[in-house]
Amino acid sequence: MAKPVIYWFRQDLRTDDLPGLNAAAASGRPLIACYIFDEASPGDLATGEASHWWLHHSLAAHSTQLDAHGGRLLLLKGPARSELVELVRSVDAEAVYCSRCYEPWAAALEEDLHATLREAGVAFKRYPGSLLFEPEAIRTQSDGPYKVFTPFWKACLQQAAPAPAAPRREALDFHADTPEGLSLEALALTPKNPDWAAGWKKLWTPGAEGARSTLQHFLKHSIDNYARGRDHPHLNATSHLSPHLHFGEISPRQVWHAVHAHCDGEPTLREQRNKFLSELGWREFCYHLLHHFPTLPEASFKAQFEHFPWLGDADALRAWQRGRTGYPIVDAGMRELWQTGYMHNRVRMIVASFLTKHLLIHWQRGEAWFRDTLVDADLANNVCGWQWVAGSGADASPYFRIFNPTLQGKKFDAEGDYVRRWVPEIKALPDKYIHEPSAAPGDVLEQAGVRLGDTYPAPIVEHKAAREAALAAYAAVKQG
DNA sequence: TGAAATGTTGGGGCG
DNA sequence: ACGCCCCAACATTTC
Repeated sequence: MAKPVIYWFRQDLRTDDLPGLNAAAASGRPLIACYIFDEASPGDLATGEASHWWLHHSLAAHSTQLDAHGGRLLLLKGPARSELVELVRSVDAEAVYCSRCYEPWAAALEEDLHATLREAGVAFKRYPGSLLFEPEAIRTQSDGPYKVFTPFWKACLQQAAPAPAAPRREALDFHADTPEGLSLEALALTPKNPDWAAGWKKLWTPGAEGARSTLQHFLKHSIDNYARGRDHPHLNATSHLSPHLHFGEISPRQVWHAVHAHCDGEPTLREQRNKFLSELGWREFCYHLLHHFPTLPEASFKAQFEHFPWLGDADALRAWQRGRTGYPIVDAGMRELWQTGYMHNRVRMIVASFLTKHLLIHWQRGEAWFRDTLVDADLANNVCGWQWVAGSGADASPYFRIFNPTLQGKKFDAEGDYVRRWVPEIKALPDKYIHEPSAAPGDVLEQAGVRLGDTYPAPIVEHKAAREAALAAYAAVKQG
């Protein structure tokens, strides 16, 4: 009987447009499809429970999809290196195929497996599929990595357009003698006692089919006003593709081509299309940066920020995490995150600016919280985004750009719809004060049933003083 | 993919 | 009529 080959699913839980899977199928060998739930290898950079909830349902959907192809998904749990080596031995595999990952720990794991398996005479084959452009393909004229987004994305767009998504393979030949492995339940990815994610299945549909319908919904309803709408959180005009992209349920290449197919030939959609594709570009930029600068999760990209005088106020961090800062737009965002595993992008910038600049808390505390609570928790995007906001990153927001949370609320949530949804205890306040309860006259507060410091927190910091303290801290660092 | 401070201009009230 | 002041409104600079 022919030796099997293993396809090791990682952050690529789909069967369409998957070069590695196509290559494995083309080998002519019977296929064993496996997924290894590995909390050990990422070390301190592991994703949290919200992301695990998504993974559970994505794996369920993926299993179903593989069933439809006549196969099944072997589930394992443990350090990927030892689990994979043991699997190769036990089934006498000829080769292991996978899609490349870009987290520093994952890249190191690939190197290790390549060497370890070669010694055993087993090929370890790694394919692209999760990015539009491989990091090695985008270099500056002096052959270095780009550190500024605009020239980076320009260089990407000058490359040959990403190849059309590979057609779905109709037939996958699965190995008859696949080990039993673990049940999905045995991975214990979903919360119990309490099941805080009980309502999430109404919000999200993990899996390739959900990814496809999310994309179609976005193209049908939101892309025509994306450039402006994306900044107004109550409009929900963003794509909501981030978790689907993170888990590889849809490839950026599939998204790229679907967006072009929808928009090209309609001149009025050109600006919207380019704006959205540039957001895919930011994802590329973050992945490439993390590849070229693997210390990005631990260290500031700009060295002088290593000496920044961060504060460690545990009470302030707690108030931020739980949405009790007294700034409605910040609290609304943090509660949306806690309750749904997601936060609108505009609001992510506002809450991140607030943590790092108003509270002077290290961006890593915020990054860790997002990584634990977001269903789309993605190391590259998360670390890159936090360093960008903090001012310590590549092509970062300048240090003096400090969002005024009240003004941001008034500008992007003018009617207060977003705030009222997530901070219901102040919803009776008139629009004029919905982003600034502390400025409301006593009788207005009373009539709205708001008692500051009781039913809703008074601001934990005063904006003007916090802004000046942040500028002073940054000035001290700047002088080095 | 900011906000605040500072500078400039021009209309209108007023003595 | 004229100069003066005030202060929006807008532009520029600074953080």
